[in-house]
Amino acid sequence: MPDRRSPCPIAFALDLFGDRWTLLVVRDMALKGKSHFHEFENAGEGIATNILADRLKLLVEYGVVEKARDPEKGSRRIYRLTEKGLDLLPVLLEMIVWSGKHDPETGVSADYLDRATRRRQSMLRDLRAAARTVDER
Amino acid sequence: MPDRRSPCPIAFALDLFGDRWTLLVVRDMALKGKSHFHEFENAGEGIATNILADRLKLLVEYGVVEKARDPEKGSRRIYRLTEKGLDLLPVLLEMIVWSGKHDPETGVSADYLDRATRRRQSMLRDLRAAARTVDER
DNA sequence: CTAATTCACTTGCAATTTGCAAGTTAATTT
DNA sequence: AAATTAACTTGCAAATTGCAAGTGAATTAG
Repeated sequence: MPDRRSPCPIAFALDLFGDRWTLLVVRDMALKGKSHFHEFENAGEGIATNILADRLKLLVEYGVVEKARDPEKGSRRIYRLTEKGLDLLPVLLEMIVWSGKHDPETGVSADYLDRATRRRQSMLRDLRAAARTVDER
Repeated sequence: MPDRRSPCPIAFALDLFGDRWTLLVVRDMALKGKSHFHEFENAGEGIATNILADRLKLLVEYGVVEKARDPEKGSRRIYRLTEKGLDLLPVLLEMIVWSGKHDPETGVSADYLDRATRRRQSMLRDLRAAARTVDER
């Protein structure tokens, strides 16, 4: 881990995910049921493989993600969020709410936004449960 | 504004504040009552002045911050959050909660964390009200 | 059992961004 | 008029990013 800049919790968070890519990988795991390298690679934003490999390594070092051999296919690795990683769901959700409100072209339905603000706790519970069950979404 | 990478709301948010400094400046305005260049400069993390100037300019371009001449001292400028900027408070709060829970050395009291999770709405209301009143904190 | 393929990376290098230190400029105070 | 304050700007070295191509371990195909 790089050295921390200050005792500030926001600075601590940014030391991990204060860049353009890290949270997109977390998003793919937390919200899109993705778990393999090539899935993150083809997520849509076009991350370079060297950057992706680097971010996955950092996420593992920080204890946000764990890496394992895929039991169904040994040439594959599986990446999944730890509890610490799942705890980032509220951060992701608030980012979605913010963009949903302020970005005219963002892909968030009014329904989703409504639920995220008015029934936040239940939504977070559901998202967490869904994220634990890695499947197609 | 740089071109957006995808219609994803998280990617949109990261296009603005996906770096190590932007949210620290927002933090200073939203949570610490700061409004002048030199205050951000001396915030503790040691941001370089060229980076600070650049981020302030971007924040203004994005409509998150507005810049004005300081009526009390014309050589100063005042930076303050717009409504769009104040709407980042929930994101900041969730980052604080995450670090407070997972960073053993973070400077967040158990009391603060407790309030942030159990009485979130009221805390956000208070933070917003406080952030509108720019004063010493 | 050998050859092709899949998948997860690594490497080399150019381009962009960051960070440091030293200006510069405009407004105020002395 | 000269010194000071405050907000930047500039030049350059160092670090990070991004692109394209390559490597190596495991799996499947023939």
